[in-house]
Amino acid sequence: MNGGVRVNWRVPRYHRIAEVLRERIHEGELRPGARLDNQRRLAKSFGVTLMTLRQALELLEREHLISRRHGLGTFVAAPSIDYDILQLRRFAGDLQAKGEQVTTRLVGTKFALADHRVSDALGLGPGARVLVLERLRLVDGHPMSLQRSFLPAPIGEEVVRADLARTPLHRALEVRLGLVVESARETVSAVRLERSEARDLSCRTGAPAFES
Amino acid sequence: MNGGVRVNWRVPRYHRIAEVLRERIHEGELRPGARLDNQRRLAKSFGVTLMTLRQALELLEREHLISRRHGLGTFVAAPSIDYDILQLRRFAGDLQAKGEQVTTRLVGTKFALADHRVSDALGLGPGARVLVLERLRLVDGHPMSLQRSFLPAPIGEEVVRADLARTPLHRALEVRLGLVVESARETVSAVRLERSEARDLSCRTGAPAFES
DNA sequence: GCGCGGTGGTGTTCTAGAACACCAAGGGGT
DNA sequence: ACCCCTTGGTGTTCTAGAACACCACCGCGC
Repeated sequence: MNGGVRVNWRVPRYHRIAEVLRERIHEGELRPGARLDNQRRLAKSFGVTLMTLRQALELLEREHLISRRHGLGTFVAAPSIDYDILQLRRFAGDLQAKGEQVTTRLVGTKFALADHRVSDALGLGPGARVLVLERLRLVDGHPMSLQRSFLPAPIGEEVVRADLARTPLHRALEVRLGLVVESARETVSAVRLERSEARDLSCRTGAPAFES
Repeated sequence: MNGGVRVNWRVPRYHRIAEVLRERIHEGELRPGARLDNQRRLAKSFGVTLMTLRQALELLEREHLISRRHGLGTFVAAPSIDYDILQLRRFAGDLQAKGEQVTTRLVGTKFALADHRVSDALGLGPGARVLVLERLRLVDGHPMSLQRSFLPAPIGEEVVRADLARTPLHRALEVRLGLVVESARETVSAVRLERSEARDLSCRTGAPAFES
């Protein structure tokens, strides 16, 4: 019975819950770094199931508003400045939801020397080699923005290799069984996985990456 | 009863299901535009619940591999070239799931004149004005890539305006300040600011000490 | 003092349904 | 001929738990 009260007011319940939490965060009632209440308790306080509450939290996490940590709790995310810019993604997501086709096209990759601004930002020495990725963002087939990403050369090579291994119509089976995985582990883990054991990456390894 | 079969093979069930479907798509068994089987039937064929299957589909949808349409079905997404590049997102997601902090920091925004490569890609006339966004991608506090986005000026203005309008009140000042400072080109201020904030909160905000 | 293992609290995965919402298409009524 | 509106198929939201995995911390034994 789904809760005697038919609350079905056009918007899914978990959306509304997310909205309330968003509100609390924006209002300052929940400050950055603060830990939210227990998931179970929250669920009860909203009068929903754990699953439903979790869906709400998922929304918020996708917006980078909160961060859930297994065994620790759910925290209000850092107030980082880029926060507003991340909204851009949400914007894109909204478009997509509206039926607009948001696509990305890779228009070029090359290795080049980093200019000082790039090498500064990445903490590299002057004149370091970087991989430059250029991607074109299209909305409904209409170019919207051009994105240029700079990755340190060692990492860039790793990325390229991983991509090339996957691009041919070859069997992804090998990939899955770990050939690529192994090679990725040694080079990359040095950079990034100092703390967490690399052995746990058995399913998919991470080439170091970014999202966008 | 959690399924008489030992479920716990290190990787969540829905991850493995997603992997299988990914495989099928990559292999060409499921071609772009094709409709997947019924969710309920798929669930049954994998021997899981609808909810579990849906979690798998959710992963795939977030990777833009499939597209679900209410009342219609689930379809394999377009075959675009950037496909392999989008894989990067998947890696990023996994990293994040593994506890690595993937963060983004806005290090600069300014209006500038497009060079010919940019204006070509965006289909603008020569010397058009564009908004340049610079974002730094960090994995576990470690700079991983620098991303530079170019948006046509009219769109850029809209984005900036929307962001300012949406920014929480008590942050608005700092952000705006950051943007202004940006146009005078200084990335360090932004960095310092977040660092001090992090210390203020005495919590790990994903912005560890950082030279720049 | 130092480490190791238990313990309690927290997020995560999963089950087995039930009810709802959305869409295309076909059948009747006008 | 045209339009409504019912029907069947599909994705979506939600329930009420149970079992699991992860982490910090505390106390016991050495």
